[in-house]
Amino acid sequence: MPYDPSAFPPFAVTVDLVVLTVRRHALCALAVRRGESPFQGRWALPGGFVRADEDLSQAAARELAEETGLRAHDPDAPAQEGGAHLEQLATYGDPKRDPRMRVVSVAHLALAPDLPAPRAGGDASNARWAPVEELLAQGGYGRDGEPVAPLAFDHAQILSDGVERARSKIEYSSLATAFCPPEFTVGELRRVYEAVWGVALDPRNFHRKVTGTPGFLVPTGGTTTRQGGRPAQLFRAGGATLLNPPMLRPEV
Amino acid sequence: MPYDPSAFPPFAVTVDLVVLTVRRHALCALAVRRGESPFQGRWALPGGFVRADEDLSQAAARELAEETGLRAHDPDAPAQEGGAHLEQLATYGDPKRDPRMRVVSVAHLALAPDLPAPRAGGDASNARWAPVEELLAQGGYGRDGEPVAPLAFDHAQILSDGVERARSKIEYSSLATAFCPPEFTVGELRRVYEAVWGVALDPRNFHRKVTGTPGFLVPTGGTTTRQGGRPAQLFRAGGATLLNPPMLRPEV
DNA sequence: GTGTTTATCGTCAGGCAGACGACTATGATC
DNA sequence: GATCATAGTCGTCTGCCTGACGATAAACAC
Repeated sequence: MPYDPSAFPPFAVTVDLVVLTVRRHALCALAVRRGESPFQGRWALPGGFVRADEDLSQAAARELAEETGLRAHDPDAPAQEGGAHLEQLATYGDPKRDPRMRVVSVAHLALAPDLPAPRAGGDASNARWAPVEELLAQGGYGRDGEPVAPLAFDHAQILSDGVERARSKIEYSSLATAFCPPEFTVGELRRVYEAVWGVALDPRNFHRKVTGTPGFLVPTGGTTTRQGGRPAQLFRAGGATLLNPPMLRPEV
Repeated sequence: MPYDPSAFPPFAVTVDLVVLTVRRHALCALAVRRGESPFQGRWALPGGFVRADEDLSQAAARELAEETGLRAHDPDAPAQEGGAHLEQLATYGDPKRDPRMRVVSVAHLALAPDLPAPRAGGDASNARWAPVEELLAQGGYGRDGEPVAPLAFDHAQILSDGVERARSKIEYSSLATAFCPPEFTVGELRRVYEAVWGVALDPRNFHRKVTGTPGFLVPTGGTTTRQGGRPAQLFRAGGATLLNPPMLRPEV
């Protein structure tokens, strides 16, 4: 049977990005304000159409660079300097998810260190880092008491899935280092875990665990007091990507 | 800016299925023979176009039913009788993955108990359960000594990703029961783990682990000797979906 | 009955995590 | 400069879980 273009319906394919970072002890996601209908004026995840000659991961990396200036790493490589971890998250294709047409969105998850203010096409008022708790508080109220409109399209679901992926993945991988600057202390890494999981961890047990896991952390020799208190050793991410045994998330 | 249909390139969207089962102590996948170009005569994963009014999970469930007669379960529900576990795996969209046109494939992973011979459009010679090891032996030789052509398209990659997902997911979830009939013994469940992981497990420690995990197994009261030896208790899958602590995969 | 197979219960030692005490080295404050 | 607050780092102890493996139980084949 020869190829028949009428045998399949045409779809638009987009990539949407869940870009997570840790700011001020809170897990935050990048949100952009929609300038056009539908959902005009509402907050949404950054994203865009996949181009005709582009792979999905290329499209995601391009969108990430356009929105944040970050370069993406290979998903299987350990976190390194000056870039973000980027991996495919899941694909969303409900026929009604976009009222204009049939759109299938391949969502990606990016993890980045704390960044300067975002730029969305150069217009800062149309992009921001917002605590995920706030973005997911459907119909609730933000930190400033203003009512918060839910995210556009099915982006609340996508963000929720991305956050859950990040929460579970830092358990058994060294991915939490993707939230840290190139050199970081054990305490800074612990605050990442605490922010992502929303729990408090025992500093002593955490220190024993991460320094005792071979290949997780490599001391650089330097120290810093940027967190106050006694000077802390600086580390880089080691070559290990999988933590065995995993970091245990406290119950409840 | 109004909606402009020319602003995005059209894609074909398909679902491809990695359907896994355990037969004769080996992890097997469903393969179908391609009847048309490209890759005519080669083995491939079952799949097809997503219809215009269909969600991705619906399309995957429809393809699964067409190929195997199985009904799909909700991915978050524990395994139950008469159906298969079905979940989204990943999406593959390399511009060159299909030489005819731009196709984005949303791969799904299905886990099923051992089934009767498959039916591919009623033609049994065009569908079979094959050990994944054999399907992934690129350019190697199958069990019968015949040379084996690699799977069509990027289906070897998709199958490989699906197998890895299954291998890791039975560690921390009760998903291994999806490979079992509605009632099964601890030994049968252990043989599932052994087939999927390709290792031997200690029957005594395995028994202690699975019977000691609350909500994993529920005794039905019956016994069976279908495996020979001393009669074994029969169990159903319990309500628990996550195993904590996980089942540990032996090193190396 | 004897041997084989599979299921099931027990024991023991080692490893790891949670709880928490103790000490150290900075900056901030009086 | 003494004191305090803040973080970081090292230890100890206890309990749980796992891996290794001995022992017993209940079926079937001969």
